[in-house]
Amino acid sequence: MGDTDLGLSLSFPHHHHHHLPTTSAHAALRLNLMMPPCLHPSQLPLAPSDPNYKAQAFPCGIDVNRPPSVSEECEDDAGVSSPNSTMSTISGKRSERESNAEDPENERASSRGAMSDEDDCENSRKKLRLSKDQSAVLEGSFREHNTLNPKQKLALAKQLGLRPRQVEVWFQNRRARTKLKQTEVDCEFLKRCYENLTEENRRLHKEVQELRALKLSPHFFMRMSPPTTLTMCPSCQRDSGPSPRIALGP
DNA sequence: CGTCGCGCAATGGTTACCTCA
DNA sequence: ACTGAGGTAACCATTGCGCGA
Repeated sequence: MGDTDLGLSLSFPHHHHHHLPTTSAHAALRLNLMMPPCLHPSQLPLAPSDPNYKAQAFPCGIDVNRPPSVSEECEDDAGVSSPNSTMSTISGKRSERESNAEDPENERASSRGAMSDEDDCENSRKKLRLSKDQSAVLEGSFREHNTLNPKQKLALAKQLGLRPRQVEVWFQNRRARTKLKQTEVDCEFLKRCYENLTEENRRLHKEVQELRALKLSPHFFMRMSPPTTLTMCPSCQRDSGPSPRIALGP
């Protein structure tokens, strides 16, 4: 069950780190593990652990210029407790609708007021836009820990006037966004790696050609100075030891 | 004033783990 | 000790609403 992600996380193996305390440190660790030794930090994209990361990742934030509300108040979240669960045994899983009636901020004189609540409940899900404040609080909480235990969920829900399920969904979606962003970062990183390697490959080929040409010259071996370029790894600047053999001759 | 595209809240399905009979 | 059922909590892909362009 180890959530080690030792490989490049691009692959995003579908290991579910269940019941693991996932933290932002976890994300940072993940990024660190990915980094090959020879890349300069300045080349690296912004890490999720970077304070600026989120701002960068979600520049627009959640745009709510008006207080959201939800007019539907069908069945209450009888369960506060189990968002996801149980429904597998009950028909239609969680068909419960999240009503925000208890949230004063969410009592918008609904623009969609034309429809009756009954209609709402029956066949359409209503969507609310979280207010800026709500988003900010959730964001702050997410920054501290990107998963919630039931207690925290309840507390946050109460604080924000949302349903626990809504808080949970927000965190789920937020994690998905983070992951997507991380994938983009990983892609960018790999792209750069590829470019660097391509460039290095090109350079080495050129060098091989030059050496071949030199070899053909009569006094090559006598005049040859130490082939520093062959003993140093160009990218990481360390001795490459017995370098991979480059066949100079036929 | 439509409509189109995008962001994101919400849904449904799946899986892993835990508890208990 | 083993096993199967039920519950819980995480993940994912997808849906569809809200809203700005």
